[in-house]
Amino acid sequence: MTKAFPTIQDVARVAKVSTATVSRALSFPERVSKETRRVVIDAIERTGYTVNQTARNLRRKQSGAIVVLVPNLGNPFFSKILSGIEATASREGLNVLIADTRQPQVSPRLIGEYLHANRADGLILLDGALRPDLIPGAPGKRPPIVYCCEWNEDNDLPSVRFDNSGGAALAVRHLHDLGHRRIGHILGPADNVLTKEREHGVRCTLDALGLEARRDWFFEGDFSLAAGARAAAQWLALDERPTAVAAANDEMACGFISGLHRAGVSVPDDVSVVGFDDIDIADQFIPALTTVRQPRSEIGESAATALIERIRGGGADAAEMKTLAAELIVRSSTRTA
Amino acid sequence: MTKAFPTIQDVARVAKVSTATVSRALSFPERVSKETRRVVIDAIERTGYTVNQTARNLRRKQSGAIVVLVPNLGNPFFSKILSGIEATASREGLNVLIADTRQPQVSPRLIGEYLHANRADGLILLDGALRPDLIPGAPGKRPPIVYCCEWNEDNDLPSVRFDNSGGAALAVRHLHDLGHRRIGHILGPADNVLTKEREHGVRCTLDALGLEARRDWFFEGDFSLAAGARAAAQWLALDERPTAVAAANDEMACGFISGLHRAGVSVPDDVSVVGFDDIDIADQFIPALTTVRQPRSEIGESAATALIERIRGGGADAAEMKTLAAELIVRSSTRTA
DNA sequence: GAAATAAATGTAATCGATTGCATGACGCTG
DNA sequence: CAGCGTCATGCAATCGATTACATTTATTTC
Repeated sequence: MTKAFPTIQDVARVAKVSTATVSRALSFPERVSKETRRVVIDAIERTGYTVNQTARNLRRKQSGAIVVLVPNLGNPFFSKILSGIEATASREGLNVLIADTRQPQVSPRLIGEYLHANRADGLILLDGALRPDLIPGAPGKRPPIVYCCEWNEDNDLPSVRFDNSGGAALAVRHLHDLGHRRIGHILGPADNVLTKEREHGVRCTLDALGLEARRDWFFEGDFSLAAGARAAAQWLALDERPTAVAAANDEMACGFISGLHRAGVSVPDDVSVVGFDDIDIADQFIPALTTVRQPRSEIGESAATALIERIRGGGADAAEMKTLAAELIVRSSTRTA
Repeated sequence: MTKAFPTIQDVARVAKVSTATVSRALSFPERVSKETRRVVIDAIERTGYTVNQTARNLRRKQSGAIVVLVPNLGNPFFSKILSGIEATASREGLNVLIADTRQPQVSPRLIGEYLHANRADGLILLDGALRPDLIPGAPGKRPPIVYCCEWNEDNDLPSVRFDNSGGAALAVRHLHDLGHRRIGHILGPADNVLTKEREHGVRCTLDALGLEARRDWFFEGDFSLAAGARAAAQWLALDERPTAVAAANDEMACGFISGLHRAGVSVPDDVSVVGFDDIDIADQFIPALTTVRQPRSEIGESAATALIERIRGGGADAAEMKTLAAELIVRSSTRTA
């Protein structure tokens, strides 16, 4: 019944101009006369025309989309970041394609395909374990890439990140200010850059404050609630216990508090706990969690902006790094020693 | 230095065949001779060729992508669903484009553009407030659309949903089984279909059990933690209080428990609370939340599968509805009256 | 008022893959 | 061995927009 979608030819016919003029009226309005512009716009409305992005992209040798590779889409930590990326990208007229890198079918080959210039104009990596510099293909023609939150120490691709060690320092200093002298730490997954940075921040600060970094007060974890609960079990088993614990993220802090609670240990009366991230629930957890806030939506925006700059600006893949400050949010999970 | 990406022409030249043959070797391997196939594959490897999706899509009049419209990307509830959609779509070789419908720049017009057949092959709506049937354009040529989780009562587009009223019934029956006879409910946002379904399930079950549905025991909410806290304040102000409350989602349940906790009221000792959704934190909340679990990853997969069927199967936009069962997870926020 | 310059528009090639149609090679049948 | 069907392959049109270049028209300058 209804015809296929109207094309630029249809608009040209209705407006009685050439397709070139229609195209220009859309892409460079100042290049056509006022009168023509009016006629064309009118014709577009009459026909209900919308540009065929595929054709445009083919001709312009671009894709109008950026790809975001996320290590685990199911993790709420990433959704806020994604939201920031999406907001910025769509404001700039770019589509956002997402792919979960932990899906088995996402091989290096597939990532290589995403890198194909006509598939995506740029790439944001939320997964520091990914090494695009190792992907074969024409490296000279690789579209811009920006790491966001995580990064990889083995290459110098641009990245936007939080001040993780600074945030960890804030947490430790806060505990110190409250009078705590025996401070522990729950670590993230071993191979993660964030884990390293946060641990580094904790250790340096302990050192700077002249406090001991005891081996058995550094609990292994993996950013999960369950890891926090395991850390609680370990804490309970200690002879000499730290009076305060800084967790490398909020989930583990919550799991830790939960685990202690079940054993009849109260936070903050018996132990102070500070988290990291300021996830939604932190505010409503019992007790409300003192934590290090990272502006997640902002970092997404920032990464998208950096990527778009590189896309529009052309070459200049100079390594560059932007660090966003973290902020300590004091709530009820910490108190004076 | 490095040339632009190799095209099908380059492969053809290296393999000493025509581009048509290369194309066929890729799309219909059985249509070329074994020998040619070998030569072509060899040439593809030597040149490092990958197909230009843009060109392919232009010719094939498809986009190779589906669009997911999410009401609020920052909401972790959606990320698991998205994850399921993404997994299925990428298994089928489709890209996933996301857009946040609550972003101001996402107008009906933009949604119309997504509907353009060459932009996306299909659409998954996580936002029931959206009415694609109202979008002008060629309705006959509209790509397939599937609602996921939410839906709109004013049209009969296919949808995949949870059994919300059934889940609510489970919650209420559970409370009844524990001996509770005074049962309240915290509602979601007023205009939401899920709110209605869940409330409906609660009311019907109360009715079936011969319990009273008291007006002042139905607290208004909006799915947020803060709304739960507000409900707590209202609960505290009541003369006659319900001994158990079913919340329309977990966030509100947590906010409610938190709010009560601050006022010195204990869950489950003083009130039993059951949530809805089984978000990650539910398990580690204090007390661990009894809730109605919805298989979120599954529903995403299911919606993606339904959409892909419609895309591949062609027309047949027959209204169809798939309902996934919910499951009650009993933890520690409920106990005998 | 003629020449030079600028502005507006049209013509047609192009982006890279797909595919309808044509062709040639081969084998089979009567 | 003429006639026909099958299979593999090539030629060239096509998808819909963009844009270099050409052409026409309007404006400025001396």
